Amino acid sequence: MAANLKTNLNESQVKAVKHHKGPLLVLAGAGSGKTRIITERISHLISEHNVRPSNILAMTFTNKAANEMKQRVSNLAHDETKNVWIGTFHSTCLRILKRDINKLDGYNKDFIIYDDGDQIKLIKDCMGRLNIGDKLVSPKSARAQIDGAKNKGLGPDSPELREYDKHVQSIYSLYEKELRKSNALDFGDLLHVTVKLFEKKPEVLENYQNQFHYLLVDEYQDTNHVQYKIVEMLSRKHRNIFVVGDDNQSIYGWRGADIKNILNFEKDFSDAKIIKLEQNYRSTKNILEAANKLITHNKNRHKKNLYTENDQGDLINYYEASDDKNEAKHLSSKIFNEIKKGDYSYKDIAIFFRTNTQSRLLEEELLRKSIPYKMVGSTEFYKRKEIKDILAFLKIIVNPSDEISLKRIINVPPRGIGNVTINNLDEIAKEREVSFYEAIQIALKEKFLSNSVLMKIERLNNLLTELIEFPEKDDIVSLINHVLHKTKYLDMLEKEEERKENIGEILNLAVEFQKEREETTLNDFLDSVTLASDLDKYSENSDQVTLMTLHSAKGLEFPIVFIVGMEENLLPHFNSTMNGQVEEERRLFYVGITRAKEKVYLAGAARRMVFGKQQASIPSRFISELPQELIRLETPHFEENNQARSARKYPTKTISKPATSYQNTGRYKVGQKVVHSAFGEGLIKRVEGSGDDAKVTVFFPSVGDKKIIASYLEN
DNA sequence: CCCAAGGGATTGACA
DNA sequence: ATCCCTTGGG
Ligand SMILES: Nc1ncnc2c1ncn2[C@@H]1O[C@H](COP(=O)(O)OP(=O)(O)OP(=O)(O)O)[C@@H](O)[C@H]1O
Repeated sequence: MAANLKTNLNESQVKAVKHHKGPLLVLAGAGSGKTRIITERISHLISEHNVRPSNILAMTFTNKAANEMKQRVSNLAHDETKNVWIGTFHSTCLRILKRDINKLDGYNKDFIIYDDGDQIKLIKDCMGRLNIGDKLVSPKSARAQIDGAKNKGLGPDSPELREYDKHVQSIYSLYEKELRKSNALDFGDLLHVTVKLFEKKPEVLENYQNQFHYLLVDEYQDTNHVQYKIVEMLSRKHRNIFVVGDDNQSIYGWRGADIKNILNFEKDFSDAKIIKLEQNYRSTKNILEAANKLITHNKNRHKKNLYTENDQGDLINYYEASDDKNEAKHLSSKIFNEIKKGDYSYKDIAIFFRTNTQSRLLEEELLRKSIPYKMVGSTEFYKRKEIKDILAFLKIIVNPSDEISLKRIINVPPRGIGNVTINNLDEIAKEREVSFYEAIQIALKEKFLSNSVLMKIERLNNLLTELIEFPEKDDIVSLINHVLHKTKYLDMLEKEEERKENIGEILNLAVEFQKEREETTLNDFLDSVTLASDLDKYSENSDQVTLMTLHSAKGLEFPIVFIVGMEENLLPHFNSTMNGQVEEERRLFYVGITRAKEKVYLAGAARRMVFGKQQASIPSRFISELPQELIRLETPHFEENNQARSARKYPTKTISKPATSYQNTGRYKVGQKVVHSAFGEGLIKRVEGSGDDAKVTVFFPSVGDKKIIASYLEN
């Protein structure tokens, strides 16, 4: 079977698949078969070179792509493929750490993973303790800088850190200490600590070097420094490092991805071979031509040929709706038409958007029209309060030192413990240098605090003990039921049916999780939940429309692709229009278009709800960068009450300035460039009032956001 | 010392 | 529209 498929590969593809030893880079455009080569090569190594599956490690970025790769490999090759290590960088590192982190001082393999929400909470805690107000450093910015440091392999004590803001330095220090105390790792740690482990314990590294004779990395253009480091270290011994990528599809700059990794591959791995692929097998001529034209607008780019022998295909459809609701309506009616014609089913259709919030309206519309859909790659579900609460209880059961989780549920359901008590307990913890959980025990034993407070704490402590001592913790379903029962959580929800359904959903997930594996541990369940690695698996083969962000769309393909929100300040996103990040936005759009095999529908809205307010918007500059003769512009049949639309044209190249009319408040508009004598050039984010007295919030690259009286601005 | 209500800020993407 | 934090009443 595998041989059969291989005959379909073109010459260069065969060369790549048959490549046996030494470093190799496949640098090629969208849809040229890079991912296919990875899977074929894995199968080839196993069947032709008798490589043991467990000697192969393949890594990608998103869960969806990793699951897809697993699927494709197991379709190609024999039963053993289960033992090939295929996963995201994060899940691979997690697996390594679960095995070996104990060898590193100060770490323990029962650690739990903090997601971004937990991270922010902890950072706020630390800032409170350090008396750093959130006007000095915003918690989000602190997090971004800490993540950035970890991505570069810098710990809180690294000398390079002196470059950082001194507040951020001290936050990082304390944050790190608190993570250790809670026996928790954040996402960045999964990678960063793995490198640390490899550096400090060469014997561990050697172990894995011996295991992984062959390394394959998909989407290599999006590796950041730590990820590069991991790849480089693991491949040092056998040097069989096989990476594929496309610099035009680099979309993770904000996560520290460094395009130089792929461009310097030849330098980093001496005697590396490079193979280029130029034929696209995925898309129609029109789609490919549109994408090719679009990407020429990026200055920073390596020229690539990409052609296809596929049919000419349809034009690119573009629809300008009067507002976001009508955009959604348009989309559902197009979906309806495509299905009605009978050539496609729901699973052939995908809808992409730039920001997660856009999905809500789309979902409502699809629900209304009874179009089956699934959200992919969204962690929204796990961010819900009721879910986080239940998970917090579970995390405490695994790991009572988990301070963030404990503080989360300390008064859930309400038991009369508030901030003051929490602060008092914090004090005890600090003085005795113990965990927050132990501070509770101490307070009880030594009768600190007032009697009424002690009684409440005691009740909490008894509850926790009952949970922790539950005999069958690894039977996750019973454990969750036990938690629900003991905490009376559902009573608290009363009539909140949606929340109750969500609790039912987490129980379902636990059931599925257990059904799928012979042995389960609570901790594995929690990890899988935090990494969201299982989230999309269960609905994989059902006939549903797929909804996802442009970022999660990378590496996938669909016969029909919808991209919505084609507006300035949304795509390209507002925050990107400052510092040369527009090219990354363009690549993001490029990724979106090139997912399509046969049809592309683009849509945008003239008005859209932002922050609960209607805002006007103009079409994305990217629309005007497509070959206009390939666009079929569709306008609304029946016009609603919209003055905005009639006056609008989509921009041509002569209107190349960034969008200005986002929100109209006299002289100053959101999105407008302004100059301040002290802070330099900036971009207006918000306007309150009008005229020279208006207060405007301006983002300056030099100092961040500032609120300023408008008359102090020159424009 | 807790809690509900109200005001202000906020929403970029992934693991 | 929603989250989060502050505030004043209980
Ligand atoms: N030689 C070939 N003949 C026919 N179809 C092919 C050939 N090679 C690849 N394909 C098909 O082309 C499509 C794109 O392949 P694949 O997903 O591997 O591309 P890719 O280079 O990884 O794309 P991207 O970088 O855009 O994610 C797939 O449907 C694949 O099966």
